[in-house]
Amino acid sequence: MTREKIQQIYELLFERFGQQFWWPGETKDEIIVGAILTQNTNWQNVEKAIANLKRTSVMSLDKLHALPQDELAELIRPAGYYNIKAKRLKNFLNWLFEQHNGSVEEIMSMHTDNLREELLSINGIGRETADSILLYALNKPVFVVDAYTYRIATRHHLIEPECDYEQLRSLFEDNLESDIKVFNEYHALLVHTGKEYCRPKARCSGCPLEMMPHTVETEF
DNA sequence: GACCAGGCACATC
DNA sequence: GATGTGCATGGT
Repeated sequence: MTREKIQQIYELLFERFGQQFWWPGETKDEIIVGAILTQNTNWQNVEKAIANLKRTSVMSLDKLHALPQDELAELIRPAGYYNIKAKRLKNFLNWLFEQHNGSVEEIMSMHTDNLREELLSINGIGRETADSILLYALNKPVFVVDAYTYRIATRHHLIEPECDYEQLRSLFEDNLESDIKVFNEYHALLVHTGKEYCRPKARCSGCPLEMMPHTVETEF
């Protein structure tokens, strides 16, 4: 039952909105940086920050690793929380360069579960950030959960409101084929739908999922 | 001016 | 273990 719903939602959303072409970044380096910068932040603000990094020719993990933290903070200022995010980027870069020779290729060759554990051990890299990096930058079959995933899943009674991140991740991973293309597209479609139709305390009128059983009572 | 946005860590009880 | 709070910019 749940399995059918999960797949039906995907079909409805893809039929309506089509391919989303995620992640909106040109390189693995840029996707990783974007994943950290977008924490609790509008993507438009992240784009301004990334534009600053490109303008000053430091949009690569090598260059960012060499850049002083205070200079980095100033460049990413438009993304908000710029001091803490500069620190978090540095934490990631220090791990990558000190533990893995600064090589994205090297970490890509690790087993997914081990890599995920290492990412989560970095201060400032939580579940969503780790999973975004794993799926969108490193092409690992991990379903990314975010605030939109929670809101849509609970409004449509796919899971109870008290669920945690891992339960929500299992809900999708266990009911879909383990395919990075599907995981990529599904998460992107949920974000698009969430932005357009599933806002806090707002009716869902016009949403392709409107015909499915749901309520707007549940919230964070 | 209030509210929201593709989280996370840490303090406190 | 649950709950509250700081971090900050920019759009609606």
